[in-house]
Amino acid sequence: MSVTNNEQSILKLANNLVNNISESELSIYDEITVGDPNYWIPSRELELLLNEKLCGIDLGSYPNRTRSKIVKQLVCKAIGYPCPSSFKKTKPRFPGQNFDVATQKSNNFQPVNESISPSRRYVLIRPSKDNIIQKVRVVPGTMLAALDTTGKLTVKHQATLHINQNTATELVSQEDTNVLKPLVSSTVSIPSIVSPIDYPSRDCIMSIQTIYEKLKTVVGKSFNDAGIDQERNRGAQLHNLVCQSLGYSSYKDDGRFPDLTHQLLEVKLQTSPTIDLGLDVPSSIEKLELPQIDGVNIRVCDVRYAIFYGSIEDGKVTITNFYLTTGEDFFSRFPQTQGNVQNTKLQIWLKKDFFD
DNA sequence: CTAACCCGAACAAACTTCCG
DNA sequence: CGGAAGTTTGTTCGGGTTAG
Repeated sequence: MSVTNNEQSILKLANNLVNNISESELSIYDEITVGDPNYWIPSRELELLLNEKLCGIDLGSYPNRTRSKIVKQLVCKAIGYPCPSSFKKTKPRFPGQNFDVATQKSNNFQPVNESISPSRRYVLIRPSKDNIIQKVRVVPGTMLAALDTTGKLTVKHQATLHINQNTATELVSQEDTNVLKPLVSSTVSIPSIVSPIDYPSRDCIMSIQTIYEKLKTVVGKSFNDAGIDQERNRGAQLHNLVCQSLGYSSYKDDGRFPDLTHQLLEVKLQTSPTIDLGLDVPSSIEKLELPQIDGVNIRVCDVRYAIFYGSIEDGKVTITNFYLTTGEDFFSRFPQTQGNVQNTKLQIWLKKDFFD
């Protein structure tokens, strides 16, 4: 890649701005007027500067949130600001220069709990699969807003898992809900042709006690950690293990709720206390979009939730705890997160050639 | 068949409250 | 008042499904 003369002169100007900033007492939180000749870094200059200083850096293998912090520190350094010990939750994160930073291994850009601000700038950083920074783009909010064609917000709720150190397994609900109870059995065997994502049917639904007995055996088992930023794939491994333990001959997940539709069972892997719940609130009496069973509609609160807690050590996930509850009783054991209660995010698909 | 969509996966940083 | 403990928000990854 050759640097043109034009780019050279922009870079020179940009470096002057960086010098001005580092010689000032300014922090990233101090306001700068847009276009200020001494301190404001225009987008073109910002992009060139960040490409110049960040490309080639190995970000290492960290969880998303840690990597994000590392990148923000790198950005501070690159443009002459001191690194704060923590990055305040301001909007945007870099108020002085009016920009946000996102590192995107994938093309799915997801601002949480806020919409795209047209005048704000967005610094998007593309690392390679092995975490080497390849490219930095600085774009105005208007450009990202144009890519948001649907405005669809994804919703999630959360709860907290308090671990009781003394008990490895807990059956939170002694019985299924009144609606489900008549439909379950303690003597179910799964025909090899059925898939975990088939609709549930009469005589095929295990009682919550049966599920508890079968899934207890998962505690103590371990499997390979798919990678620090591979939560989805890691969860899938547990899901697979659960299917096996319940007697399914195949593993299948279509991303719908509940995971194991055929048993009205939702499975979660936790290695930290925050439980993410997606759109559905477990205690909700909303009907699931499933065929009725004996004329009965299954509701969200009838679904059974299997929560597994695991620890990660040298590349292996080991399951240490297991909890099983109905949706109805869920919040009695796992308190719902207060505050926003509901978090939303936009999901904006960057064009394939966005970073080219 | 491909691109777009969006659903869901789960963890750690940041913030708040509690306790000495 | 400072650190610990608890709570809440933010970060971003990947897969299945659907629209074109």
